[in-house]
Amino acid sequence: MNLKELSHILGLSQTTVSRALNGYPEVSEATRARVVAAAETHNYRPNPRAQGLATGHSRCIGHVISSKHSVETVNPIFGDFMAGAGETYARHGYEMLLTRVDADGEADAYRNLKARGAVDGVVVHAPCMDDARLPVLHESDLPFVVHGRASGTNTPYDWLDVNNRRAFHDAAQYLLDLGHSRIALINGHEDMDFAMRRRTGFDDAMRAAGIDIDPDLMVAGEMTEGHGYRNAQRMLGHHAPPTAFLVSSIISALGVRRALDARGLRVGREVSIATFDDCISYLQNGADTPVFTAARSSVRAAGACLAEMLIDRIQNPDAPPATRLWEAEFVIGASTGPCPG
Amino acid sequence: MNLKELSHILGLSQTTVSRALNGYPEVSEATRARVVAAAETHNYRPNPRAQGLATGHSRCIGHVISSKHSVETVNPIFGDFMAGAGETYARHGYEMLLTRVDADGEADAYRNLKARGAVDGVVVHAPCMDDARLPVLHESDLPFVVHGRASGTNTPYDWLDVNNRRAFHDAAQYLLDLGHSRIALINGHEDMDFAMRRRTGFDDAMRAAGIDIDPDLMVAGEMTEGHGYRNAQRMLGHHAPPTAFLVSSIISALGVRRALDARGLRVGREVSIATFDDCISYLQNGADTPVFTAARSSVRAAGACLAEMLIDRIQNPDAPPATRLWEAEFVIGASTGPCPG
DNA sequence: CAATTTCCCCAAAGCGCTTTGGAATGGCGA
DNA sequence: TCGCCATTCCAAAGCGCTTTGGGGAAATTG
Repeated sequence: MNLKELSHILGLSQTTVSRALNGYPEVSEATRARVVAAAETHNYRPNPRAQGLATGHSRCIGHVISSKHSVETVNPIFGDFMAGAGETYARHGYEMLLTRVDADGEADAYRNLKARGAVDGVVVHAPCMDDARLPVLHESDLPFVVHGRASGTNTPYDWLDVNNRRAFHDAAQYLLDLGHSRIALINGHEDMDFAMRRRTGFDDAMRAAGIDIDPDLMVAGEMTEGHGYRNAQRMLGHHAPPTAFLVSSIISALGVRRALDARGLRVGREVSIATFDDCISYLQNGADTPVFTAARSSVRAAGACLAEMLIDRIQNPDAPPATRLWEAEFVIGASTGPCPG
Repeated sequence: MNLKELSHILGLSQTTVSRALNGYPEVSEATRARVVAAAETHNYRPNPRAQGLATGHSRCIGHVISSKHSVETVNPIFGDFMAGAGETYARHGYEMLLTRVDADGEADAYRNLKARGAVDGVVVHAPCMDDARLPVLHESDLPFVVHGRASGTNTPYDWLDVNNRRAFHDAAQYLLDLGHSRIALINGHEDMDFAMRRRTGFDDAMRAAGIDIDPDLMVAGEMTEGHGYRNAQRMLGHHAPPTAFLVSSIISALGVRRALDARGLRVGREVSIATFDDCISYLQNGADTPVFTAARSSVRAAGACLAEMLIDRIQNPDAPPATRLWEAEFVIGASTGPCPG
């Protein structure tokens, strides 16, 4: 069923039917009702490609997911982010278009999306320092928002970020206040902007406390469970093992806990763990009594908010740049305790 | 840059340029080379909507993700499945269109997708018994493949499934052979087809061993970490607690392990855990020495294979239905041991 | 009653591509 | 020199929608 057929059935012109359906005032309420009813009974849906061709919009948002650090590993926060964003999109009548690209294809992918007019806007994930994607997006004037920030880019843009520096500063400070001084940092890849900021927060707190940072107790990598486990194992075998871990992801924190278990060390007693918690839905960190002491911020909420920001930007391309800096909530759980000895 | 402009620059007709770009034989190799070069330098990309309008294809695959059991929780296997499928799509020049819908909107969403011609095919996730989506898809003749199977549907269709019944039968048998008889089952929602099959496999093994199944030791629900934890906690408080757990997801198994830790029970000693492992990338179950004894099957590989199947189906709508039944690999890890006492 | 205004509605021109049904061009043999 | 194929290209008709630029009829005004 298409517009032509439907308007023929109704004995109206395509113009009138189209206008009736799209809420234009030039059509009487009586005919509008008639048209809407007919569209319903004949199960008519405008063809989005034709619609897009005519209007120049696609009502689609692009997300390009790359396998930058690893083709194997998918980002655990991906699902929750998309769930949050997807809801907002749906509410505004947008859909999402996913494109998978290899390591270096991201900038190209955006160029493509733009050249083909496949999407009305894109969201940029996991920015790194001097991110190559932002210049591409800027010059292509494809509307975009960034999840995180990219240090080193001076043209303003829309972003939403968690105050990662402060979150890790405060978490480290909390551990310091408990008397820990051998604190290990298990971070994400430090070419990612957020990881770099967390590192800075950690460094600042340690330096302010007058503690030398032991490079053996710092590691950056893919935030998997195995990454947490292997590095915690290694560090615990150190001649002066850490008494506390600060971890960049609850997934890796699970690995750290497993390493402690394997060595018979009790979490929150012999060794403490604090972590960043993205509030991944299937890994709830205990709403009432948190398992892990954590700085938490919902990635799902971030997805929803960024989607909203992007839609605003699309509707209003000349508005001043919007930025949000969210503070993580610090919750104290059972995984931390005073430094023993 | 569009076809018209490009062909004007080249001094050729749109027909010729289009044909040159699409590899039709009616154009000389000399002009083809010229056209391709010009397209490259002018960064020309055909507009997919116009292309779609003209051809009737969208080169898009639809995935509709619903919040059936919970608006809050996203399926942890989602990311890896999409990564696998996405790669295959990309290789074949397809993109993916995600649509989020509420609980009961799925069938409608498919109808929409079809009526609007937004996608060339869809993949159906998490089928349940007598799934309402399959009839809708059948009558709409939108190409589709199913991840899993839907008991109660008799019209044939393309599917890929793991032999869940056997996987859980064998896992239960393994625990029985270790001497366990108080075996708890922590399952996914049992209106989902796969969960029902796992349940059947478990039941069969237990019955064959002549063991009565204690309803107190069986639970079905959202496969979160918390679900595993809470139910394990409850069961361990039972007057005759289980000595082994069979769990439907490694995520929930993590929760079970936490419950054991909390009670000072050693995993694989006092209490055993066996689980299904979807090979989620960031939760590797130890490639060399598995942490959990598990029946494992890569959801990412499933995504890739289903994508391939769907593309085949789109290209060849009248081919006989294709079905794949994968056997899970059973790996023995450190989480199981002989029944104590 | 004629002249406006208001209300509804329509024909037709695109949007950027593919594809059908020719039509030129040039090379070849006769 | 002419006619006949291949070869190579083109004009134009869609695909299904939106939107411009009217236009006719009923309602309102002087």
